[in-house]
Amino acid sequence: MARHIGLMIETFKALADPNRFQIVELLLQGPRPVGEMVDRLHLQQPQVSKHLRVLNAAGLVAVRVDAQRRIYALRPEPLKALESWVERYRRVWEQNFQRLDGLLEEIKSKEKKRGRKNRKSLTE
Amino acid sequence: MARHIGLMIETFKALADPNRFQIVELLLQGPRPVGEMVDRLHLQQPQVSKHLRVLNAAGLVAVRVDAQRRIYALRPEPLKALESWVERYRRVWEQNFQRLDGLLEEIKSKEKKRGRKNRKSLTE
DNA sequence: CTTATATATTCGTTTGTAAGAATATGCCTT
DNA sequence: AAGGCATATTCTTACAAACGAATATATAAG
Repeated sequence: MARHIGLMIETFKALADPNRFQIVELLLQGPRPVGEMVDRLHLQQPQVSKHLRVLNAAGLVAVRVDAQRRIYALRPEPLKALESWVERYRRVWEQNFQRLDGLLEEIKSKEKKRGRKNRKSLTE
Repeated sequence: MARHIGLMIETFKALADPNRFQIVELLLQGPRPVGEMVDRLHLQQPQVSKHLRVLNAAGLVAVRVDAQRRIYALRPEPLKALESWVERYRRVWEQNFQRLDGLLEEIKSKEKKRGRKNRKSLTE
């Protein structure tokens, strides 16, 4: 389970940068060579290459060589994983599982179990 | 549309840190006071508070005050937004929209269409 | 009113990461 | 072979972010 987490973190880190996010959004429209990303986004070529390296390391893009050019395309796996992960959180809003009101009692009983002092009732 | 991006970035940044990710995963099991997170995760209290501040700023958690304690719970909105965002990428793997093979011709024709020499047009 | 408890905040230090400039690599053309 | 084009890499510098230690705040308990 810990490796799975590591991959999620890497995906989040890759997407947490505005420029990389832009690149991914652009690639959603289809595969692109580097030069075209340089033209469309307001970035310089070395930065685009460096960001692409990060995205590639995170498994978010794939490259295909065409002579001097490299065509980059999105890879589905990390996005699928991201979707699966967020799916687990559906119940946060589908059940009212996270309601703060009325859940304090449960917490208090747990706390007693951990050998703390008692506390007065908190219905406000 | 640009604000939307900013919020996504903030969400990604918040989740890109391993400790914050752990906190969110823990909160998936239900609301928790800070002290319990300190106990469960291998973190010190100030760091947990600081991470919670970031998560709160990103809208990922809500607080409820109970005497000296603060009960934190997940908020669904950013997760919903994340789900919506990744939904747009379904076609990346449902259609074979991103197939690298056989797409080079399209790209080549595009490039010919725009005989380009200069590659420096930034903010003026 | 004094002390204990729970959490937040500040400060200084360190680590990580992004940008810019310059340069290197690789392939194509002539 | 030479020159040009597309992309990658290196180096330095700047800045953001995380941590640990210490301290502050607020509430409760005695």
